[in-house]
Amino acid sequence: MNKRVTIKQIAIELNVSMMTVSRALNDRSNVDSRTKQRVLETAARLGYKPNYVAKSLALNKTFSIGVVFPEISHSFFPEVIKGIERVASKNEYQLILSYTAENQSREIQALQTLESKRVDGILISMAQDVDNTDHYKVLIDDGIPLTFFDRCATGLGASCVRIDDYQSALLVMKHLMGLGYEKIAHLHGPVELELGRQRLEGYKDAMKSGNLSFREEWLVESGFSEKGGYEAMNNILALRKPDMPEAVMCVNDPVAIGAMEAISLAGLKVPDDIAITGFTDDVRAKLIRVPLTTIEQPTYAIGKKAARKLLRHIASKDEEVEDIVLDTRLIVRESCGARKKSEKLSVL
Amino acid sequence: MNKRVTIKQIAIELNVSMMTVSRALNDRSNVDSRTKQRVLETAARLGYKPNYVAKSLALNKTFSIGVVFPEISHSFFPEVIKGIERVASKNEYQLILSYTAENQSREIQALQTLESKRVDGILISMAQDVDNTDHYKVLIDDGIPLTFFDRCATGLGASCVRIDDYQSALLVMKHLMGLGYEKIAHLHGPVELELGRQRLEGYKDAMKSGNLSFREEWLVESGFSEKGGYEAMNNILALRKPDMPEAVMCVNDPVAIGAMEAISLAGLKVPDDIAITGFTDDVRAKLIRVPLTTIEQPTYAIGKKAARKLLRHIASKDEEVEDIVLDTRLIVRESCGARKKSEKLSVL
DNA sequence: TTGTATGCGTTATCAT
DNA sequence: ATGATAACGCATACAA
Repeated sequence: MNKRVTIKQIAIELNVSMMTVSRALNDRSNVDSRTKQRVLETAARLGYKPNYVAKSLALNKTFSIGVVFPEISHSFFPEVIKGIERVASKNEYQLILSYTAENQSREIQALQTLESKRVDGILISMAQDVDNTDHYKVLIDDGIPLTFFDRCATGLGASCVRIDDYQSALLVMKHLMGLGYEKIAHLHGPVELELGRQRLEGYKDAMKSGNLSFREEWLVESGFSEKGGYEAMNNILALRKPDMPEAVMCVNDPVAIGAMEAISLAGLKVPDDIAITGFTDDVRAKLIRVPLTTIEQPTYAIGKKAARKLLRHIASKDEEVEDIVLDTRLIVRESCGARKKSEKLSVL
Repeated sequence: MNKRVTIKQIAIELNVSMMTVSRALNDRSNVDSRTKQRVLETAARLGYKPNYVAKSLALNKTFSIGVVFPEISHSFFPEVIKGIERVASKNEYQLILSYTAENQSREIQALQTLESKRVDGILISMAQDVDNTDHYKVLIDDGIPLTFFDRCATGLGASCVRIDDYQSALLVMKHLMGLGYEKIAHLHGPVELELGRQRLEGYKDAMKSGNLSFREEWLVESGFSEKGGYEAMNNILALRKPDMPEAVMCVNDPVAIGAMEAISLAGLKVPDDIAITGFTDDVRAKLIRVPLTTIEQPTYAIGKKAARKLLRHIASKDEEVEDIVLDTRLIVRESCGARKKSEKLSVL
């Protein structure tokens, strides 16, 4: 390994000052075009590679943004990250990824590290068990642009890109109620998260507005995983006949899939015995034996919008704080006894 | 935003030198335990956050590793990255992600940027259309530890973590031949990639060793996507009756899924009219209407092993270059007319 | 145990 | 158009 080529060496080689080399390399206007040429040639010949670490220190800017997310599920977050990456790379930003595994202490750790690495901004989707927001406040106080996506903390003065969880939940509930279901249960997400609360509120309000009688036993926390859905559903299935719901609205698709598994193992059928709905439109939703009625989210767009918003915050401290809400769509499949029988791709 | 706290300010505050502060902060032995205490307290009180950019410049080490990958498919790469992340974060390394979209020029760009950011090492899975390896050589010449995963370049003196594509292909072919199939086609990946070549060789050698007659028309390049598989399969389906294969070995699951779609649209049935095999065990493989016989790869383990190997290369320039080959397993489902009817999860 | 001088590679600022 | 100097924040090497 040869010792790394620096600006200094190019300067010596050409008998000019480091500043001239720096200017030429950065394509500044105040350099003689011939000297610029010579610098560029020499740099190429010597195999010069700019040192962004030094540059970052001098400029107090790293061209990195941190992305903090709780889960690498089968489809949602990778797709969001793809959107983020698209926007970031177009603007010559790099992504530093931090996975929190739904764990608050890992999230705190990740944010500290990102701050120390002096990222120019951070995109974050909250971990499931976050129970206070001090670690976000620290960043905001330190002037680090912070933008939430999907799972947002409110009241901190940070922008947020998300869907309308409340309205989407209403959408699901109206669909179920429209099909005549009255006894509807809800496997809900952690109420620590706004997202969990909103979907829960949508459920409750829909029940109320439909004048449907409601029981506490129909509300079970499931988390966001298949396992959580499976276990929560077993609680529901343990109810005795008149208490048994006819339909279950699940907080997301993995939970719905876990719930369907529990139902199946109990010897019951979806949708004949119990109808099920999801949320997210996981890749698997249309493929499982009884395709899942669910809410489709503009995943890729969430990533792109969040990244764009963050970049604007980075570019200007005066960028307006915004709560960006993207549209969702109800996808009716067969898990509620809908009539629709096939999707576009016949094999799937 | 308050101005950032530095070591210098702590030093002034306590009337000691910067070095004393630095030593205390880094938990060196040669500091009086009381002064260390005072430093730590003051640092906490002032809200000191170490500046890793400056630290990196001084130490010539960034504690970052670059991860370059071609695709964010539904399951494979996210899962590998999860494994990488696990090992990296345990060792206090951060991940800088670069997505190449199967594109060589983006790959070259990504590697240059990572080198300029002075990552301590790079993990890479080659883009599909890479036709020369000069950009890897540059990195290696510059002494940047480089470890390939899944899609490796050979003969460069870089370590590689992968599966045995040749043997796995043989496994698939033996299965097909064992079921009595003789006219077997292969939708193959790009031959620029070792992975594509190996699976192709496995196919050819199996045909040869089984004394099966072989036709050029049974070899169609499909790339790695559903769309590629769909189009390639249509080429096969255009063949006239005696030339039509009875089975098709696909280079991966997305291609197999695309191929099944083409078959279905042609009014034919899998496996009755044509048997299909995949490779990778995509999340969808067990869920589609005719579950797919495929090769299961130890995805998460690939990520972990690759990360560990890279970390060792970073720790010691003398770390042995290794070709690490992980085991695979044939998963028999129904796409070849196997007898097995169900999987563990009944609902799926 | 603590301090001083110097360097890491780059750019801003102020000269010339 | 070009150059000299200082600064970014931290750590190494050596001295006291």
